[in-house]
Amino acid sequence: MASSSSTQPSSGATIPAPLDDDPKRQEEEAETELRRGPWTVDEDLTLVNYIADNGEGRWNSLARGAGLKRTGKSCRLRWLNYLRPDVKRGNFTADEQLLILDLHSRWGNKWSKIAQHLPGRTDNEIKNYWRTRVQKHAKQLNCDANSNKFKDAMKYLWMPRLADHRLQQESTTRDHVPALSMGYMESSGMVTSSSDSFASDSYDGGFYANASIGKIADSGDWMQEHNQVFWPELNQSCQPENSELSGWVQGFSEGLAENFWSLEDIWKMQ
DNA sequence: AAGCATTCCAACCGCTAGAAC
DNA sequence: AGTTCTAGCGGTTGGAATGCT
Repeated sequence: MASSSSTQPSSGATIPAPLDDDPKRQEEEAETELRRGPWTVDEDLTLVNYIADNGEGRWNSLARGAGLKRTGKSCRLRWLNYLRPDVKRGNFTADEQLLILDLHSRWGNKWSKIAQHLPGRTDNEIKNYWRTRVQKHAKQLNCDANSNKFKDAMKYLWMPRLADHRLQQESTTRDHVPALSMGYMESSGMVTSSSDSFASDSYDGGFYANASIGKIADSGDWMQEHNQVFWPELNQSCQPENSELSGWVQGFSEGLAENFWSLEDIWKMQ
């Protein structure tokens, strides 16, 4: 496609142009002037100021209008992933980590879709988190992050422990604020409330709304409800039915104990 | 202190869908 | 209806920062 090639560095032999006013040559010359790589403070300021005055969108013309020697694509990315005032920076909170695990188990690598439920977080950031943290652990376990084996590990071990740990922390630090921050649920329209939250493709946050209603003080109930809503196939117990998996999960737990996938590692990111 | 390895993340690339012409 | 342009998505990479020996 034309758009994607616009940022390509010129490679191979240069094509001699017979005429100076050859549009193709002019385009190539313009491309060679384009800057790539890290943005400078000046460029950031220019972009921010231009958007403040003119709004965002029409990125190619915006780049030209602002006098930036960048592609529109590059400007868009810089704005969305870094310069936007509502971009949240810093480590993911426990709530966010849980939500990412939850949503990824449901939607897979639909980063932008997942990002829609984490206000202030970008798809790029979530993708990076998944690749650097989650996939790393999958690798340590000698399995693929998208495999059922790994998903089971998340289901039976990581998520329950993460949730439990968070609840314990909350109970010691605060009275009892419902788990997943109501702020983001409200801002994303997630606090709605029916129980069958994941029946459809569009995630309404029902699980979290449920979790936060009254029962949060009891992590056992919370987890049970969590599993019923999220993985109904688990029935009442949070144990794998299949013996092979059971053995593997046992090994996984031992691995946890041996510290090769330490909760502290997960939590120290906060 | 120096060199090497690993981690993390900003930025890039290729591709696609949909809008505009 | 066909072509071009634009925005957006997911995958990948380069290099700075950090940790380790």
